[in-house]
Amino acid sequence: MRADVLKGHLDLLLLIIVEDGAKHGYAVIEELRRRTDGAIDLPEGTIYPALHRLECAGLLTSEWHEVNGRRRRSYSLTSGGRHAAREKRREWTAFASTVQRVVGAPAWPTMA
Amino acid sequence: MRADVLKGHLDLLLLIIVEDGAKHGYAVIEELRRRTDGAIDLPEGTIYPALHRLECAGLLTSEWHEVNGRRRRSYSLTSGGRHAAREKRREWTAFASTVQRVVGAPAWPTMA
DNA sequence: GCTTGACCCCTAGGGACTCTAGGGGTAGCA
DNA sequence: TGCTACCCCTAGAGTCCCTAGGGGTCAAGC
Repeated sequence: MRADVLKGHLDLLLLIIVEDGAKHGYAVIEELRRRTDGAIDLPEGTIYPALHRLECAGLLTSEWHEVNGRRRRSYSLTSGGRHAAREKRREWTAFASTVQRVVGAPAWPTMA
Repeated sequence: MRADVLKGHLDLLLLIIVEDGAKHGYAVIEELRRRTDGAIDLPEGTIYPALHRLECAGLLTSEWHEVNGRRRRSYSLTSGGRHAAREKRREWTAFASTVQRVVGAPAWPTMA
């Protein structure tokens, strides 16, 4: 899946992933890939700037750690980030059901 | 709903709307507003360039009509457009269920 | 010892898309 | 006459993501 289609929804995804526990950028990519069976496989050049953006916006904080001689920047949610995650989840639900209404597919995708 | 969040999905919406019968730009806006109870209310500056883009891409064709002294550019699907509509519908379904999986909301929003 | 691949961080530049903010016009009604 | 609904359009800006590079460490294989 091309991430173009994610436009405007990447923040939601990142907040959700980090909501489940602090993660560094590379781990976020892996977790996204894992949870979607590879359907969402974002390049680093997408993730890192996005994380920086969310930190600038005050939704994430970061801490540098040293693990096995490798430096990692670990991100976690701020309280504002927690709030934003809830808010964006709501927005997503509204958005998806609205589009679904227009598309008019029979009920919701029975993805078994 | 801000259309920012629509990024990448506007084409789907337009194709779907026109799929139900030829429409001019203004009518597309109204139909989108009607079908979503005002949730999707796009400015003309979004719709017209998008329709032109889809026409350039060969997915729509247009014809000028004169109705009550007002000129209208009426758009309808080409065969490529019909195919694209089906394709984009599929893409949307895949996208939405994938994001839904990450978001992990309880089942699908029971919008009755 | 060297290479390769996994792990880990980053930025610059470009392209695609939508919005804002204007431009134009006709018809009908107060 | 002025306002509103109807109807079309473009330029410029902003946002977001991608491509394509740049760093670096560590472990395993040759």
